[in-house]
Amino acid sequence: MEKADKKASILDAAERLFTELGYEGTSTRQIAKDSGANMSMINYYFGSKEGVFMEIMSKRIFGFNEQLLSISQDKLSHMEKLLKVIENYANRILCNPGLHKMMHRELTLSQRPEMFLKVKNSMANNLVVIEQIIDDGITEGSFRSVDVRMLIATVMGTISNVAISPAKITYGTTLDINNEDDKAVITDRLIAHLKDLLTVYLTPNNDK
Amino acid sequence: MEKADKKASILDAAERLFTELGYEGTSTRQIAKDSGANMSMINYYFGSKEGVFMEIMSKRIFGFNEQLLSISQDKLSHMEKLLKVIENYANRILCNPGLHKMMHRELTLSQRPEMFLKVKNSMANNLVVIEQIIDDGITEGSFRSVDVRMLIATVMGTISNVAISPAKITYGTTLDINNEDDKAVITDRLIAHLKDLLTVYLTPNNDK
DNA sequence: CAAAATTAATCAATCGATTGAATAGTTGTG
DNA sequence: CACAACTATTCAATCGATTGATTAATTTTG
Repeated sequence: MEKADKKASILDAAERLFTELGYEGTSTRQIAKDSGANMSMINYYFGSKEGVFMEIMSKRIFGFNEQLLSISQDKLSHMEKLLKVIENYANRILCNPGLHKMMHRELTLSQRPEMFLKVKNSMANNLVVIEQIIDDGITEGSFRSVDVRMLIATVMGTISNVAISPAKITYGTTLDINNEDDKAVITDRLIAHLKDLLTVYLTPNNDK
Repeated sequence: MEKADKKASILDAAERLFTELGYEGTSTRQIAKDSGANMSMINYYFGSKEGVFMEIMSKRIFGFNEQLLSISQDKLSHMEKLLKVIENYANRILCNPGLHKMMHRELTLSQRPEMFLKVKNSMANNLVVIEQIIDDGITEGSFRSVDVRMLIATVMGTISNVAISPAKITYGTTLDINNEDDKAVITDRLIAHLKDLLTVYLTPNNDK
C-alpha cells in the first residue's frame, strides 16, 4: 500500500483485461481506470498499448524454456523425462488458463507480428525440447516408432484444450476450472490421463 | 457477374477479415470496402456488425451435428464409428482452419455472449456424440476403461492444435497448411496418427 | 532546485450506426 | 396497357462516441 507502484498495477489490470476482453477489446482508458492510474502513465511507462502487452508476454514467457531444458538434462529415463516435462507444462498452463487463452488468441491473428513471433518462438522452443526426448527414446528402442510431431500436437493440444474449453464441456458436469479447488483436481486428472496415454502408446509392443 | 448479390459478397469479405484480423480488429468500413458494398448495406441486411458475424457462424455450424449423428447410428463397430467420426471431424476443421481459429477466439472471450453460446453449444453437441460412442465401447468391453472426457480433450485438442498452430511448428519443416496440396498431406497424417493412437490406447490389454 | 512522476485537457483518427434521399423492381388498379 | 402505389435496394453524408496518443502544466521526490 505504501509504495503505489503504478507500473505494476497497470500491468496487473492490463493482463486481467486483455485476458477477459482481448487485446482489441480492451481500451487504454479502462486499463487506466482499473489500475487507478492516469491514462498518460501507460504511455509514460510502456510507450504504447502494445508496449504493455509485450511486457506482459515477456514477463510470463521468461523462464518457461529454461525449466524444460533443465528437466531434459536430468538423469532420468526418457519416459520419466517426458512425463516430467508434460507435468510441468500442464501445471504451468493450467495455473493461469487466462494467459494461455490470450497467447492462443494472438497466435491466430495476423496482426501484431511482433507478438506473434514472440509467442511462436516460445512455443517452438518448448516443442524442440519435447521432440528431442521422444526422438532419443525411439532411437534407443524404449519407445515405439511413432509420428513424433503429431504426438506432440496431441500432448500440447490436450493440455490446451483442457485449459481453453469452457468448464462444463471438457470435464465432468460439476468441475469448474475457475474454482481453485477444482482446478487442482482437473490438473491432476489431466496429468494422469496423459501419463496413461503416453505410457500405453509409446511402450514397445511385447508380442508379435 | 450478372447478379451482384451484395449480401453474399459482404459475408465473404467479412468472413475473410474476421478470420484474419479478429472480430474487434475488423471494421465495418473495411468489410464494405472489400466487398464493394456501401457501408449501410451491412446494417440493412444484417442489422449490425455482430449480425454479420452471427450469420457466418450459423451458416457454418449448421449440418455439423447432423453429420456426426448419422455416423453414430451407422451399422459399424464402436471403433469403426469412432474413427469415422474423427476422420469426419478432422476433415471438417482442416478444410477451413481460419474459421476454426475464429470460433476458438470467440470461445475464449467473455464478450458477445450470444456467439459464445452458439459456438459452445455446437461443440457440446459434437462432444456428446463422441462420448456416447466411447462409453458404449467400454461397457461392451471392446474398449479399455479410460477417462473418456480427457480422451475427447485429446482428440479434439490434437485436431485443433494442428489446425491452429503456425505451419512450421506442428508439422515438419516444409509442410504448410495454407498450401492446398500440403493441407491434404497434413490431414491424412493427422487422421492416421489419431487412428493409430486410439487403436493402441483403447484396445484392451491381452496379457495380465 | 532539478528530475521524475502524475495530472487534466485535448488531439486527430476511427469506430459502428443512422439519416434522408435516390434508384430499381414489383404489384395493384382501372 | 398505362399509370400510380408500394417495396426493396443502394447511396453519400454525417452522427455521436470512443479510440490511442500527446500536450503542457502541476506535483512529488531526492
